[in-house]
Amino acid sequence: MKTRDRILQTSLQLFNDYGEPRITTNHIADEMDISPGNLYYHFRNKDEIISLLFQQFERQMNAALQAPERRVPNMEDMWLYLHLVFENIWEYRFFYRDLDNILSRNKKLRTHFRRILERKVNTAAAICKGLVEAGVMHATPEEIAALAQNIAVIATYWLNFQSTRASAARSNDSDSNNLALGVYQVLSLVAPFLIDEARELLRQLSREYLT
Amino acid sequence: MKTRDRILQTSLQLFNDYGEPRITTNHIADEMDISPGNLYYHFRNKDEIISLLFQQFERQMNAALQAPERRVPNMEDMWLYLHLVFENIWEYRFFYRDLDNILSRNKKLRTHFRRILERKVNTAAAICKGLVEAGVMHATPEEIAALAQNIAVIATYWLNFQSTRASAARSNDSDSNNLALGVYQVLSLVAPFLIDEARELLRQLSREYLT
DNA sequence: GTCTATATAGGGATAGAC
DNA sequence: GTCTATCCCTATATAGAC
Repeated sequence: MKTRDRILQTSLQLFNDYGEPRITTNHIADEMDISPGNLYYHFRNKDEIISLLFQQFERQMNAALQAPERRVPNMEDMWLYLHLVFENIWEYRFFYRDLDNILSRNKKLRTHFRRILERKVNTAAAICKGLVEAGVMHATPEEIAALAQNIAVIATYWLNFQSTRASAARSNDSDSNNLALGVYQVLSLVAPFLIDEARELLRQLSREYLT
Repeated sequence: MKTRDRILQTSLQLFNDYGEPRITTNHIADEMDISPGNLYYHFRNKDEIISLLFQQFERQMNAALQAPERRVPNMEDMWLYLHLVFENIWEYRFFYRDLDNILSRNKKLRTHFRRILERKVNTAAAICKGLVEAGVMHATPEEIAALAQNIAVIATYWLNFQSTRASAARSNDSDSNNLALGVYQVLSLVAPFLIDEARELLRQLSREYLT
């Protein structure tokens, strides 16, 4: 594996584990057993590392958000789809942990991240509209507008909320369950607008996927 | 006004405007036209300033969260009550902007903030339960559990979400409206579980308070 | 590509005079 | 209570040898 890629990989792991602000370029070099000078041969500065990681994240997130835009999804589609979104956030969670801080240092990142948020809201609204038209959901346009925003907020901050709320140290065990919990929380936003059969389906899914 | 209080006041303002990580003790002293040494006469370190500000915040927030625990509130009670919570968060928003970062440096703060989150969830659940018993709301215990958590997430992160999402610089104008918007978003979580009259009341309130 | 050595800058914090 | 001067430390980043 090329040094450049190892730097990215190591940075991502350290950022996720300890938070981006606390991890210096020296820490990254130390962890890899290379010299700080070597790191700066591969990257102009720390910001370039972060930007590269963001590009990876953005690519994956766009792919994830694209999937359901074609057809009206059923409940299980939505569950799996949301899980993909949460997995993505989890993989690059350092970003969400210090969102304001990181975005305030890089205008391009700010713009791109904003675009992702917009897309989240719009995708959520589009899906809801599709469900209404398919007769699976009952909601006014105003209700859908508010709902779509709430979906985006929960999908964006759920993992933050959980890690702040959790008292124990971040155990690997609770992680995967937290993702499923996030999916459940988002779908429980939608549930009250659904017809009975769809609601029953959701109940089954949560029994199946939630440990 | 005593220097000590001016330090707290100035710190709060600078933290809110630029983010706590970017504001050094020197910045604070500069802004006040006092020397860094003087600042350190009044506070052992930056962390002590933050802790004091947190105490102020915690006191106000506890007062705000206490109010509705006595009796079942009507819709307008809830609107005003939520607005108080949002005002509080807004006043100490620097805290929410770099939550993980700040809490990771101070164990006591972490504990206390966690307590506030717990209380938010519990208060929300208690209110919902009261509404169900009063016959204004229809929801199962499982629905209430999920709903209470979603309420807490939106109430905690809505302002973050809005400021990240907004493209323009933080204008003073949009602020107060954002608070009302947050209240609306939270109440729109509850709305689908309410009986028709209560829902209609909410619609009226949002027309009244939302510009 | 990688290393060692080092420059530069800034933040946190203290000592001691006034 | 307040100031000036200063120390220590750490982080980013570069220069130049190998």
